[in-house]
Amino acid sequence: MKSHLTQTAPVSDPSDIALQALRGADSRLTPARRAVVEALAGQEHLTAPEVVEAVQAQAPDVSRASVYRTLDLLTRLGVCQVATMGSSVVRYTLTPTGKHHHLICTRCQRSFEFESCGLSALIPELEARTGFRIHAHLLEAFGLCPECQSS
Amino acid sequence: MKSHLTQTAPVSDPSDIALQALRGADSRLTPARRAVVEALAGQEHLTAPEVVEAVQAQAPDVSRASVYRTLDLLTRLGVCQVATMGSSVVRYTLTPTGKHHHLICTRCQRSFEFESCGLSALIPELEARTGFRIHAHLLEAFGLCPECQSS
DNA sequence: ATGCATGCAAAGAGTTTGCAAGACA
DNA sequence: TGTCTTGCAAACTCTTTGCATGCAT
Repeated sequence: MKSHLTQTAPVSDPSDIALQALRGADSRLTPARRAVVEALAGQEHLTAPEVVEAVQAQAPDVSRASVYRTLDLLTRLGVCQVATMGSSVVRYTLTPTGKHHHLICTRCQRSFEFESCGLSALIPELEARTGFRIHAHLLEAFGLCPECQSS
Repeated sequence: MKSHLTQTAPVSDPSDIALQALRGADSRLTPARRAVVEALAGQEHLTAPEVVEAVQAQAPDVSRASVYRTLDLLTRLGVCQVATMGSSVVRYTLTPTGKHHHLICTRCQRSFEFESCGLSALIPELEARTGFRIHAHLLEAFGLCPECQSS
């Protein structure tokens, strides 16, 4: 899933961006933080406990507390986004572009991602109307998938 | 904030719709459930513990477990939506229209709601492209509010 | 060298569950 | 009446915290 790119990861690699963000002022790039980023890069939509598990599978010495602290940090830095996909469970995903789009079937619970749907075109208008400067968004659409519509 | 409408609640009242949904097949309208709906109608974006508190302030005999069970039910029925507004905390809101739009300042953390931004026009295109039949959506936009842009 | 970050382990929250009793339709 | 729901309370799981130590810059 991670692709067959060269070893020199492209600048657009989600984890690269996340790692860069962690090098900022008042923030240090540590092994624990690197492990969390790697876990998130390996799989999207992980819950916090799932990240803990994934991290400790690779680096058993990283504590749960550090995972939680890092997830918070990444989210504050804007390189990681939180989404629930309609359930009450929070899931984390690296979002280098700041965009995140889900389509969730409310019957079979399967979820899909899709690329921007023209929403970008609406952002400027929203900025003009509200005075906000928008740099990220999450769109979750709920409905019935083709298969569930049949039955 | 709740507006100056007549006392005869309009059919579009969020809590009316929620109560109707609870009358469906395999579902009963009980005092506990009614209390949860009233709590949600009284205030948007409540966390589960906040709903518990609000419910028990009015109906001390309703158990925490029933609140959790009802929040789950309302969410499954589609009359209540979950949103995190960028944090890792899940919040519940009655959403009779199935639409939910947030604008969150990533600096001061204040959040605002806004009416549909033309997104509805994009839904048909998304349905055509994916085969889904979409009946609800959540859009959360993150950025800097006018005041935080200044400083 | 100097803060920032970590691990530990315990405390604190939040959520779920099984079951007998009760209530809605 | 037959189910669906409830309250209780315990069990669980998830998160947070304080503090001494270690480490990135």
